[in-house]
Amino acid sequence: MASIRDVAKYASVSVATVSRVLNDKGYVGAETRKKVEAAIADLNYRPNEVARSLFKKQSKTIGLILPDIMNPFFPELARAIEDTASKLGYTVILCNSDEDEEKAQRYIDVLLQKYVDGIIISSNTILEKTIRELNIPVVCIDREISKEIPTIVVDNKKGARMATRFLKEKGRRKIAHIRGPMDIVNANERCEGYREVVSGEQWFKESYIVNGNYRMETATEVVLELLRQHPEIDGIFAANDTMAIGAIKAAYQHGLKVPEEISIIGFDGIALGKASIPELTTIEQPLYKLGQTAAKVLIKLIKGQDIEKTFYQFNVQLVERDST
Amino acid sequence: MASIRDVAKYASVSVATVSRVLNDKGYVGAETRKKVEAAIADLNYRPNEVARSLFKKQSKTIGLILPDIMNPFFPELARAIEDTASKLGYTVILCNSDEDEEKAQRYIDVLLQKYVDGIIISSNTILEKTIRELNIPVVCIDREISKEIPTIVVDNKKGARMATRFLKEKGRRKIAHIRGPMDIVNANERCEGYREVVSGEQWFKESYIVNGNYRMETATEVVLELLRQHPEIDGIFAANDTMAIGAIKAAYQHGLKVPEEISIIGFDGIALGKASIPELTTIEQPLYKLGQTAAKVLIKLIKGQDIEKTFYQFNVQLVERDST
DNA sequence: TTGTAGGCGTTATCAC
DNA sequence: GTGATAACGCCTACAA
Repeated sequence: MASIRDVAKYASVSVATVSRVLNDKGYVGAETRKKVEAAIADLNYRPNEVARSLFKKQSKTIGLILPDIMNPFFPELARAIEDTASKLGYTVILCNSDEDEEKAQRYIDVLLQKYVDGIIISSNTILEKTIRELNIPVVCIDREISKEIPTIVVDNKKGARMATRFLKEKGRRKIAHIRGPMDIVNANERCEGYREVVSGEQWFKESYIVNGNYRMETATEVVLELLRQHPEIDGIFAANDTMAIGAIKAAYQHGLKVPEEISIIGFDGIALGKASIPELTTIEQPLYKLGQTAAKVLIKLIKGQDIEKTFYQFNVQLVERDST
Repeated sequence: MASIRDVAKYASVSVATVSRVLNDKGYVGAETRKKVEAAIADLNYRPNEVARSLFKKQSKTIGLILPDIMNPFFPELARAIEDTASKLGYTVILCNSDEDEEKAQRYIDVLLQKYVDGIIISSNTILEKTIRELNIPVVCIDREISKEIPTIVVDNKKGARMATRFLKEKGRRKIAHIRGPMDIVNANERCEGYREVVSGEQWFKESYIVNGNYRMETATEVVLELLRQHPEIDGIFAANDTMAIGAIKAAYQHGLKVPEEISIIGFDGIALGKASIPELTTIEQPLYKLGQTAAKVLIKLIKGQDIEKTFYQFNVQLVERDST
């Protein structure tokens, strides 16, 4: 690959001049500029980003730390982030933390060594302090760590309320909830939203809330047991779509028809919900928008621009399909 | 962040010495080594990868160009690649090409500028010539471009034969095929495999092969039409799982019970197949293994090591679930 | 308007 | 064994 020196020689100017036309900085005579541009074209020269990074101490690269790209919730986020970053001239490094703080920390170290300009992370294990000490912009997506750190999330509680109320409106009278992991903020918020709607009802029992881990298989088991214990249940609000599908399976296995005998609603709006039969009614998050915003906010921060706020909370939307 | 110079000063040695202990190269006295190591620890020094890259002309980074990470086929591949790369000390940059050659080319340019050490790509549009001119190792995954370029794929034709035969063994007598895009090698191979099994049958008609584009919605439409035209059909082999699920939907809409009245089998073995009801019978690819191999082979190539072969073809496996 | 030169943090080649 | 020092390719004072 040709270097700036080659271009300079070819155009019979100094490297400084080439650099100037490259970056559109400082004075360059019209004639000279033309010569240089011709040289660049002739030599098919592309500036070496690594050398640039070394000098500028930034790399036009951002790190994206997700629990696991195989979890169907994350690809759309990742896609939106990559799209947006790419449009703005940034490249994204993908990291899978498996919810493991140590692993996340290792990735962060590597990213720092590579001079990434910023990081987008979805994690509940990482600490605010750790992030602060990074000295580069960080934005959190989907999981909130602290109000101090720019965060992109959705109104989980409201969504949960919408889901639960919707089940009630559909005439369901004994509504259960499969909640997500205790250590994930959004799972708690969704559970809280459910509670707000049902706690006043006299039919409500604590045992209508069962623990899931956001995964399908576990949800199936847990719901099967729930239905055995409480055959009166006629509605389920699952804290995410994956578990909702697990719940549908359980309902079938229990011999219940969905939606005739039991209604099931999920949360997230992932593509999977359209693949199930019946298709899943859900509280849809604007996933692409979330990812896009995360990338935009992060890059603003990188460029030292002001951001309007530090907490971006998007609205969710009820999408009625065939499971309710 | 502390630099090698800071460490040198702190340990009262030269940067050369620090570099030596860092890289375990050249002679370093036991005493000196200890001093340096202490300094490194005290200053919490981590070598700057960018500077290293500049000097070495490699970045310990690989590029991963996929059509679209939102396509449920790719996350598992991406995950395997990232896992493996990470274990071997490499970082991966994610790129979504949308099957667009220009876009892929732009990504390649950027990756080159960033000195990536190699690229893993899944594409049918890119040309062998283009890849050759890159002068860095490239391996193809899932889509074969040329026998000259290291390629990781699966025995598509065999898998297709297995699928079709399986349907026959299940007593199905009128078996249709939804094929994938014409310009994708694996789609043609799968279609070919189907053909090999059915072409001898007297019931076989050309119109039993319909065109899909590997997407669910299109598959549903296409299968609906197919069933209208040919109500005798009692088995469908879809060229991928996503279309198979679309086919299941179509069958339901047409009033057919799966698997009682019609059997449906897919190809790929993606997680989606376990989310559908009934769960999908499929020809499973060892996706993780494929990704892992791609990463391993690429890194071997990067290190200048020999690879055993240039064409890695893995076996597929029939996974019987509830749709057949 | 253009060129010279120093430095970004490392590594590797020499001397010593 | 250890230490200067010249690259790697680029950018930006500062001179000219």
